[in-house]
Amino acid sequence: MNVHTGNHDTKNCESCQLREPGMFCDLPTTGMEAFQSTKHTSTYPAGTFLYFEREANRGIYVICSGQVKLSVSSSTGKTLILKIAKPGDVLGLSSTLTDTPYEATAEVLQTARVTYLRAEEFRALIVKHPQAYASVIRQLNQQYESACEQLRTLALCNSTTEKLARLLLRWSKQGRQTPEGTQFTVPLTHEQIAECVGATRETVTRTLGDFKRKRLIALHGANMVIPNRRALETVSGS
Amino acid sequence: MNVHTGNHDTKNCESCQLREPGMFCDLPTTGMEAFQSTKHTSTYPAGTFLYFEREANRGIYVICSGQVKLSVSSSTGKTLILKIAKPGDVLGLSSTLTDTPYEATAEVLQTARVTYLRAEEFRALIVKHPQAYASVIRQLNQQYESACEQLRTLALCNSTTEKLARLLLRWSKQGRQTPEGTQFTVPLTHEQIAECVGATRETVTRTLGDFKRKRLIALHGANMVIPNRRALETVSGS
DNA sequence: GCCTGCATGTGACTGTAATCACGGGTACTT
DNA sequence: AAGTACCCGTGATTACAGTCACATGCAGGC
Repeated sequence: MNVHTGNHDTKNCESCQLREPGMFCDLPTTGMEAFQSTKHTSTYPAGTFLYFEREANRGIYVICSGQVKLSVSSSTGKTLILKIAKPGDVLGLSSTLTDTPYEATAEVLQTARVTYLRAEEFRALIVKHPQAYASVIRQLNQQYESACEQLRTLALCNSTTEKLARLLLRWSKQGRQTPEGTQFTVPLTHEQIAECVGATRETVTRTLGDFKRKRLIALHGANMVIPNRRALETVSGS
Repeated sequence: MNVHTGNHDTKNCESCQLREPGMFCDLPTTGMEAFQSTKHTSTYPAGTFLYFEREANRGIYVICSGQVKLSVSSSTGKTLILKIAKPGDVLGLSSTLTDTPYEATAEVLQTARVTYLRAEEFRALIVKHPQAYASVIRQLNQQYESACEQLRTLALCNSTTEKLARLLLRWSKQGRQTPEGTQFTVPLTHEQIAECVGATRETVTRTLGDFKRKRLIALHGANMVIPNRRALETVSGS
């Protein structure tokens, strides 16, 4: 539970500026210069937190590299993972726009370079450079659609089997095609996968075991291969 | 399953223009005139549909009066109600911005006056009048936060009892205070309430019965009274 | 009146997944 | 090497809610 403030770094963060569909790429030169002069880029090691749920908003965080886990928790300790944020994702956007507390907790999973922009500076920037609105809307839209997809998985699937199959299919979309099938890496423990689909660690272990036995997936460490997407789609119920 | 196209009506729809926090209220006079000249306002009776999930996007719908149910369904017939849209809400915004199929199905619950704006006209309008961006962002934000709240209810609550208590508390926020407690109307059947919290009709009936027996709620027709919010918050687990 | 349709109430049974408990594996520390 | 801390795998038990079935109540239409 250590909050790491990160090492501030005024050097340019190339991947932040150029990543697509990233934030601020719609800015004209003058806007980009303003952005460059106000942002702070830092490196956060795994296990550190960018912010916590319900904490007062400070500003937005743009991920340059690494992975950040976004989750919400109940008072009883139950946790739901909303998203594994990747480079190009903007965190805290919604709460910064409305100046409300952070919706979720952001924990670094893999050492991450993150650009931070203070709330007032961010708001001033987009007011001054309305071209940035397009990026803001794009990001908000992505977040909304992602939330809808998770709602569908959680509420419309009848069994944990279906939910898990759906989740794997969703993840596999960012994977690469190989002769053996779609391949991608799952940087999460069974416990964390369970927190993505609203199940327990044990049922995830059992269900993944089932999938392996039925040759729906193959696992080599954190590397997962789906030999036949169609087969997995069938058990996912669509 | 009858799709009602509505009776087009070029008269002004006062509640559309003035409702807060509504769409287009940030428009300057010239923008408002453009909006007035391109929109179409119609009346849709209960049971008709504005659009269906996965249907190609046509444009946005702004609710002037009445109530519209937004839901998603699975191939197995299971349904999740995302929202009961009220006057001032904008439907189809996200998919119109990205020009993707409608995310949900919009069914009229109570006879509704609805303003429709074609996708191209809407996009042209906001490009020409960037002041409208503020409204768009406000609406998207509301939708995102609403989805997050529903995710929390579905995934973090342990029992249907907790989910239902949470739902009633959420609804009661738009209710009015009376000497007997917080009062509001529930225009949904048990079946539909079940579709809000991912449960079945029978468990909703039983759980509501429990709540009545424990004097956590009182029902007179569609009128619900929560005499003691604190008590209901306790069973909701927060 | 009666009939039909729909919402609600309730009982009995069943099944999926949560819970509890424990053993084995790997990695990193001292 | 011993010790600690996680992960992962798996069995036994339990319970919550889904499913099926049927009774009741209530509104509208004829």
